[in-house]
Amino acid sequence: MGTAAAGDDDRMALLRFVERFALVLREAGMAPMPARVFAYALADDADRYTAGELARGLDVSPAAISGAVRQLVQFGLLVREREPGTRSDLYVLDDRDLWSRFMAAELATLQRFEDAVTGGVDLLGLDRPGGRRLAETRDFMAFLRAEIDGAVRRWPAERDRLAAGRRPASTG
Amino acid sequence: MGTAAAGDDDRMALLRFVERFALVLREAGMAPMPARVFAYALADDADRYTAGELARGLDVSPAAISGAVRQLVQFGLLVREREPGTRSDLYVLDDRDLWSRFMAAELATLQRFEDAVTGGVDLLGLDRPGGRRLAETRDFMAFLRAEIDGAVRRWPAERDRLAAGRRPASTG
DNA sequence: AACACACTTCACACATGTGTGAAGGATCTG
DNA sequence: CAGATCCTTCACACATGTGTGAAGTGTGTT
Repeated sequence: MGTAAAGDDDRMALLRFVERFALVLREAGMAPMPARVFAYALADDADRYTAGELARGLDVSPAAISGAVRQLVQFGLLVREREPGTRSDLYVLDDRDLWSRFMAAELATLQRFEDAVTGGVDLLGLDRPGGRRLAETRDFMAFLRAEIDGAVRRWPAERDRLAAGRRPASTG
Repeated sequence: MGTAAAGDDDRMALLRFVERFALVLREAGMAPMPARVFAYALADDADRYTAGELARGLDVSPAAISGAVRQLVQFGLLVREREPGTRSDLYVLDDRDLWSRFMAAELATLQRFEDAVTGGVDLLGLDRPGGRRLAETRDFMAFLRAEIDGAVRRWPAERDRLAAGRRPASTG
């Protein structure tokens, strides 16, 4: 019986973490249910889930899962797969370059930011204080976007470097 | 009369831009009214505003301004000042290193992100797939945070370089 | 061909958050 | 000291968005 109780504790601890993680994702603009599903898929051990597994794992209604996975698939964080001879879609979180793809979406947001500000610069011109402030804002956004883009491109190499540093014996 | 009509057109165009800009800021997590006030203070020509000027300029109630400026002051995007012998606070958008300060707050969010994920790594350990995914996530967040931090530090110099490039005659 | 199952869609109850209008407090003016 | 003005606070009406339960659709099973 001790084993079962420990398993329940583990699961509760996992769900608490999922809520904590999801809260941060929500602050970053993600909707509540997609945030939960994503956090759960990332933290639990499986690498592919049916909609039903997600619903039971998070203890929410299948209807809530439906909308959440659609948004996550559209966002590119989850991929829908279909095993022949089964009637359930499988949702897989392909962790290969997951965060690079995530950041690509963030960079698009930054681009929209930049576009909006550029419209303001065109409207006001550089002769007025407001226009000059907006121009500096636009320049900063462009600079930041280029820097983040570069960092995201460098990440795969950096990740491999970190992994090599942590497994110094596996060089051959 | 043509002048007055053109002024109205300009003001309407400005307010349209403010709404567009505010929408992007809201997508980035800012509340609607603070987003509008900030966008307006940035884009309009004055560099300091009373609460009443903001209310009239945006055509919203003074009550709405009150909450918005408090949040912006707390956030560090607006500074409250008091001219002696007047009964109105002045809100000034000190544009000196405005975006560096803005990004400092964003970096704090990223730090919370990292902390939440680190908690998950401690919970799950590196022997389970979920734990390993979370560990890579944590490493990415740390990497990205360091990169953005570096970029923000480089920005003042980059800004001056851009300004110098646009005014090549004003070298001495 | 009928059934069973898994997921999706839809309408609704619910919670959350937002801006307005009215009342209250503080500060300068006469 | 009375009056006026400006801002703030509070309660409310409103809109927005969220997750559940029930009905509907498609697919594999018997």
